[in-house]
Amino acid sequence: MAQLPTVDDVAQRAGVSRQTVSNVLNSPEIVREATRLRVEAAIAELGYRPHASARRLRTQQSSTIGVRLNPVLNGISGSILDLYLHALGERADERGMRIMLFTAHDIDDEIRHYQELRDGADVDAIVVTATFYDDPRIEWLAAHRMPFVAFGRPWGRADLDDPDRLWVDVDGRAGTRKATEHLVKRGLRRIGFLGWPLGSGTGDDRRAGWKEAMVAAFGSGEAELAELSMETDEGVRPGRVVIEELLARGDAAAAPLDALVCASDSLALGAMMAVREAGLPHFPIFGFDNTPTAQAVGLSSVDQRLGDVAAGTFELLMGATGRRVLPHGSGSDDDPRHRLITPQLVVRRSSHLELVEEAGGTVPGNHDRKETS
Amino acid sequence: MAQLPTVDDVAQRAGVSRQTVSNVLNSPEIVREATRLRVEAAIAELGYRPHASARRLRTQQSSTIGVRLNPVLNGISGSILDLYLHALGERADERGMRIMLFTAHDIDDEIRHYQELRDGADVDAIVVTATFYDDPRIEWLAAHRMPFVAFGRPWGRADLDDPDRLWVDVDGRAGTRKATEHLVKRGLRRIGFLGWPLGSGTGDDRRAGWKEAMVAAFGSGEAELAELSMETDEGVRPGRVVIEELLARGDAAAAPLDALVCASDSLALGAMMAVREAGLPHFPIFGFDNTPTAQAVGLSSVDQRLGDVAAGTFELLMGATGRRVLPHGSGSDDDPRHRLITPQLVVRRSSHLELVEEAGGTVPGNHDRKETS
DNA sequence: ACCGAAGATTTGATCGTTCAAACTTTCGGC
DNA sequence: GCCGAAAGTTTGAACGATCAAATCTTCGGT
Repeated sequence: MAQLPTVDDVAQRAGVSRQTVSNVLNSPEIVREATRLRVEAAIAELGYRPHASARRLRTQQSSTIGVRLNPVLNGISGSILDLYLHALGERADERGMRIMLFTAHDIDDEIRHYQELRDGADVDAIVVTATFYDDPRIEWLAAHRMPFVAFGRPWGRADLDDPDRLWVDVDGRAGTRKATEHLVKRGLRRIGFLGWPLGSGTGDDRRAGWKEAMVAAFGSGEAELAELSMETDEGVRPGRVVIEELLARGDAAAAPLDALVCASDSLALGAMMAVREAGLPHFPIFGFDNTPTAQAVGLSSVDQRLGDVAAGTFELLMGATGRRVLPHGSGSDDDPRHRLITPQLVVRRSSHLELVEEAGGTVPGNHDRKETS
Repeated sequence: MAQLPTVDDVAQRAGVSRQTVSNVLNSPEIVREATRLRVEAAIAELGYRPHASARRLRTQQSSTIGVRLNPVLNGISGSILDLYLHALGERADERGMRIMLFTAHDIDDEIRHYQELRDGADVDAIVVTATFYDDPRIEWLAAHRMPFVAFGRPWGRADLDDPDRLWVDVDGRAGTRKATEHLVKRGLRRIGFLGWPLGSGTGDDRRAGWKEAMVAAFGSGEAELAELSMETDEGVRPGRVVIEELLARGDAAAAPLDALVCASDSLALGAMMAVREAGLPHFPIFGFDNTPTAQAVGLSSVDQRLGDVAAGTFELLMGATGRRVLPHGSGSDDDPRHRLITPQLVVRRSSHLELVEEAGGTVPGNHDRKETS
C-alpha cells in the first residue's frame, strides 16, 4: 500500500512550509491568496488528507462522540434509536465529527465504557439515550466533567435547569395532545388512552397530553377520564390483550370507545390487531414514535422528528455552528441548556377515515400525510 | 479537568523507563515478573490508560472498523442491521477494536466516505452490508487494497472464491428448507412460498430452499411448485395484498394452501394480517429474519444468528484470535475466505399448532422455542 | 529613503506512544 | 571467577500534525 502523503509532501510540492499547509487547512484567511491557491492545488494533486490520529494527538481533541447502541429491548420502539443515530450521523458529518459506537450489557458496563473512552481520549463527548429516573450515568458524567447530552429529560429530578445537565427531548405531551385534537376534529367523542403504568416520566407525560385535550374539548371529568384510560406494560401483546378484553366485555359495563390514542406504536399495533380481528377494521388508532413498523402497517403515529433532536444534540454540544465540543459546564446564560422538540402527526389509514376505503384495495403507494405543526 | 496520566508518569512512579511501561502493556512476557508487578501497581494507582490517538499515530493502526448505518429502508427488516451492529460491537470489544459509524445518502456517497476514512487513517477496515449484484463498493475496496468484509455473498459473480473478497453470509436456502421441513413434519401438505421477484440473489436462494424441501418430501413437480409460489415486492402491504387476493379468489381456480413460508418477516406480517382478517387465525406462516417485530407479534421466523455472523466477520478480518486487522489479500489457503452461517428456526404461535389455543387467552410470557440445528 | 506595524511565512518544540538499537544485568558452563 | 549468550531495561528517534514564537515581507506615513 503506497504511503499516504503528509503535510511535508504537500509543502514540498507547493514550495512552502509545513505550517503554511496547516494554515491553509485550518485558518485559510491568514494565508495570502496566491499561496493558498498553490497549496490547494498541491493538496488536490496528491490527494492529501490530514492524518486523523496525528491531528487528534496534537490538538487533544478526538472530534468524536460516543453513543451506546442499546440492545433492542422491546420489539418495535427499539428502532427509533436507529433513526436517531442516523440523524446524528448526518449532523456529525456536517461538523467534521465522527461517531463511535459501543455496546454494553447494563448500566455499570456502560459507565465502564465511558471511563475507557474518556481515559483513552477516544471521544470528546457522550450522547446518553434512554435516560431514566435518577440515572447514574448522568451523575457519573457530570461528576467527571465529561461533556455530554442526554436524549431524554432528567425525569423526576428538580434539576431540569441545572446548567451542567444538557438534554434534548421530545414534547410527548404536545404529541398526544395533537393526536387527540385531531380525532376530536374528526368528530369523535369517546377517545381512549392506552399507556404504561404510572411512574415513568415519559409515559405520564404522554398521558397528560391526552388528558389536556379531552378536558379542553369536552370538559371531561376525572371519572370519565379514568374510564377511558387504560394501563399495561409496553409491548404488542399487552396492548392486544387489553383491547381484546375490553371488546370481550362487550356492551356490558364499559361504554364503547370511538378511538384510541396509545403511548407507543407497540401498544397501538397490539390494539390494531385486536380491533381488526374483532371485525372493526376502521377503528381509529394513534401510535407514538412513528416507527418503521407503523409506517409498514399504515398506523397513524406521532413522529418524534429525530432529525431535529439530533440537530439539537449538536447545538448543545458544540454551539450553533461550532466545530469543537464545548467544555462541560460552559454555555452562556442566554442559550438554554436544553431543547424540547415538538413532534408532528403522521396521519395514515388507521385514523384517516376518508382513506379507509382504500385499505383493502389496490396499493396507492405511500399515502402518509404530515400535518404541519 | 485534571491532565490524564501518561506513560512517563507511570514510569516515574514505578521507577522504570517509558518503554518498560509500554512493554508491560504490549508484551508483558518479556518483562521480569517483579518489574511487571511494580508497573502494574503504578498503572492501577494512577488509573492510567494509553492515549488512543497517540498509539494509533505511532502504530499506524486505528484499531477501528467503519460501518455504514443504512437509512431504514423497508419498515421491518431494517432492524436486522441493528442486531448485527450490536453483535459486531460485542466482538469488537473483545478484540480491542472500536466501531466508527457513518451515514451516506447513496452508494457513491458511501464510497466517498470510504476514501475519507482511508485517507485520514480513521479505520483499518470496512464492513460492507446490504451487498448487491456487481457492487461497486466491493470493487473500490479491492482496487484500493483496503481490508474489508462483506455481509452478503457477491451474488451473480463468479468470484465467490476470489481470495480478495472476504464475505460472511447466512445460508438462506438452509433456512427456508428447515422451515418447510418443519411444516412438513407437522403434517401439512400444500406449503406455499411468498417471495420476491426473480433476480435477487438472496431471494432466489431462499426460494430454492423451499423448493428443495418440497421436492424431497413430496416429489413436487414444476407445475405444482409454480402454483404454490408467489412473487411480490418487499413490504408488509405487498405481502398482504397478494394473500388477500388469493383468499378472495376463493375456492375457484387456485387450490387452497395449508401453510406459507415467506422470504421476509415483512411479507409474512402482511400475510398474517390478511389471513387473520379473513378469519383464519391459526394459518401457519413462517417469516425470515426473526426481526423484533416478528417476536412482538408472535410470528415464527428464521433467525440469522447475527452473533455468529459478527464473529465470522472478525475472524475473517483479524484471524481466529488476532488483535490486528490482516492486510488485504493475506490469509492462508487452509483458511477459507468466507463464512456461511446456518440459520436457526424460531417457532412461535404463528406456526406452532399446539400453542395456538393460548393465543387469545392469557399472556404466557414469551414462549419462543429455538429448534436445535 | 527610512521606520514601524501589520501581514505572511517559517522554525523549533510538542502531543503520547512505540520502534530500533544500545546498553546493562543475569546466569549457565568451564 | 571469567566469558558469552540470553534476558531485561533504557535511550533516542519517529509517527504526522499543530502551537508558539521567531523571522521575513509588505506597505503606508513622514
